[in-house]
Amino acid sequence: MSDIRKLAAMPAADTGAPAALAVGLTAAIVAATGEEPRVLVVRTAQGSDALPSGPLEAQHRTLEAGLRNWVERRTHQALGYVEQLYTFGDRDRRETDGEGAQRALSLGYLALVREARPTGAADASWQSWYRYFPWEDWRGGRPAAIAALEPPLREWAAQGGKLGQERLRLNFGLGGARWNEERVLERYELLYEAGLVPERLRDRNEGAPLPEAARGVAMAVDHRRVLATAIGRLRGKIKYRPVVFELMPSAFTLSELQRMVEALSGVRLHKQNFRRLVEQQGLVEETGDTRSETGGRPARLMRYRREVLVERLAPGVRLPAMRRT
Amino acid sequence: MSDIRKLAAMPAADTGAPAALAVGLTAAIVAATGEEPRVLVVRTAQGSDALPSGPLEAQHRTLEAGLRNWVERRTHQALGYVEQLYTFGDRDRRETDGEGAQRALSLGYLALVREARPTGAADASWQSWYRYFPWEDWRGGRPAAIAALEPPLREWAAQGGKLGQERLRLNFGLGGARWNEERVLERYELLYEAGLVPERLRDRNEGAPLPEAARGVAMAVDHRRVLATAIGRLRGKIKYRPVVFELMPSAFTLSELQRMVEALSGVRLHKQNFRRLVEQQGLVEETGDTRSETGGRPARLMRYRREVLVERLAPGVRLPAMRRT
DNA sequence: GATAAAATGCTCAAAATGAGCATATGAGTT
DNA sequence: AACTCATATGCTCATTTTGAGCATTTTATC
Repeated sequence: MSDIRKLAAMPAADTGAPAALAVGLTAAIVAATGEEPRVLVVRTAQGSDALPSGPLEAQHRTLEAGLRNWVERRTHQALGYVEQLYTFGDRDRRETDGEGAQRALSLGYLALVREARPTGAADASWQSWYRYFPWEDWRGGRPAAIAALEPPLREWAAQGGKLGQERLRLNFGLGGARWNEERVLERYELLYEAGLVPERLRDRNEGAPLPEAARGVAMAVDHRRVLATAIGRLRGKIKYRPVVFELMPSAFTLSELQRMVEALSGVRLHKQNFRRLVEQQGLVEETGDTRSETGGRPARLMRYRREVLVERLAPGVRLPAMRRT
Repeated sequence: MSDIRKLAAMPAADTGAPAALAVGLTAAIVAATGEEPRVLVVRTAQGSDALPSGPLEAQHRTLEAGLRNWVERRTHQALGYVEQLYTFGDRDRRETDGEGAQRALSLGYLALVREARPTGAADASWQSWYRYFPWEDWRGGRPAAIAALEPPLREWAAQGGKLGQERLRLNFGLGGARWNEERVLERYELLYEAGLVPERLRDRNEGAPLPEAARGVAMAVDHRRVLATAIGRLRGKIKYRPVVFELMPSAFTLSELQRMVEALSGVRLHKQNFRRLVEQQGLVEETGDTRSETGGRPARLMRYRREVLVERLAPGVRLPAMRRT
């Protein structure tokens, strides 16, 4: 019987009875206040930070509807934008290394809310996402975390030969390579492989050698991986879909918009070019008002032109080059 | 208790016992021979076309490893590239509209194989993906399927007001809007909403009004949706990751490479500009040989420069503008 | 009224892009 | 051997898009 024939013959070919698994949702709920992108974080019983997560409920027509309902029912936050990130199902996502560990699937979601309301609870809070990824914030120049991580990373890479070194160089912008703000997940995975994040050490019962300021705050299970995926996805998405506006108030100045984009992408942008792009793309229009509490010449207030969403299938805020100086 | 507190308090906050669901894999296994991108298709017991799919097995360390193993065990095809597409879990994916339908999750995967071996089986075969999406092939100019679909689409859009009409215009490149080859899924979803694909009619027990040449061949359950996702993802990916080479033989001419890209993206490209991009990006190098069976001046044979993968984190084949004429 | 701090306006060179003309080199034909 | 086809390959050119930075305007503050 041909190989392909076997394929055709397996139960696979029809839609009958797949395996039953434990399936959960994990949501990276993002807001931004002031200069910081924030993510909603809860405390686990074990005292570690975690993303809100829970079982998948069966009563909704679509997964996204289920996610929306699930979050909104509990937070009364209106989710502006929801996107499925990835389905994580690796065996090693268990907290303990127990052998008979049942495989659990986790559907990761990214959700954007316009304002980060005070939580009023000790066990749920909005945290800057750079708390978990200190090496991702280049707005103030090269982060100290990178400097701290560089030596152990290089040591690790040396064992990986030329390939490992190139991988390090390119992902972390070392040795002249330029920083690519979207490779958040790749960097986290590399750090994990290099044994430099607490999750890995935890998973192998080793001690943590690096200060938290360098390695970032750990999260339960694989939640930091989910968050890394969310950040990377969002950083990519703002360039070709107008999702930033889901995080902005209804009226804003161009500088505020720029600071939001900078906060999300973690890099500084060339101001005049940023404005040129945003304006010439017709993403925004003047409200007619100005805001004078800016410490300088008053800024025009803008609003998002909702029409563009359908008008041009939603182009995003293209980023001008990162400011070099 | 604050809303957020509730969120924190729910079982969700830890990783305990999520709901058990039926979970399956569905794979779009793509190869390309000659001028056609092909997908491996099996026949269901009911006689309809389907993608290979089966239950998720628990013994692998990662989902991707499981998928690779699963496919390779059955087809003995080496999967060059594997990518998780999306997790489909909508209620309406059931074939019959039965009420108590249990929710089934389906993890969609895209896999690329270098050659489409003859199947030798009547119930498994490599089919051009344009069989299922005749409106996606613009290589020979505007497809006849678009012309056939346009009147009923316009009729449908008229009921949706200005928004619906814009959506139609932009997704299908009507009225001067330019064709965007990546929006495969959006177009399929729109056709589904408009009731123009058999799946929708089947789901609502209605008859099919359009000829197959226009509406495309239907697939079981939501497999055409999975395939649409795969095509769209691949069409986007080849622009920024060198995945095309996973489908090419080890040595090829630039024209062959171009024809492959055109087959996948479904549009014709400007030849000289295509070469300029590929060459100046250093994606390929000459093998030194030439091939003279081209019917004209012999072409240099090229090979993919494997180094670029790590060297530059794998840029893709940027597409020059679609050929206008 | 000077000064500082932004916001806004404008210029310019370099790079990337979209099109198309011109030439080269084989196979098959006359 | 000259000629014709059919591609492959080389090169040019106008236009757009970027990346950078200088200059001017408009408030609040000293």
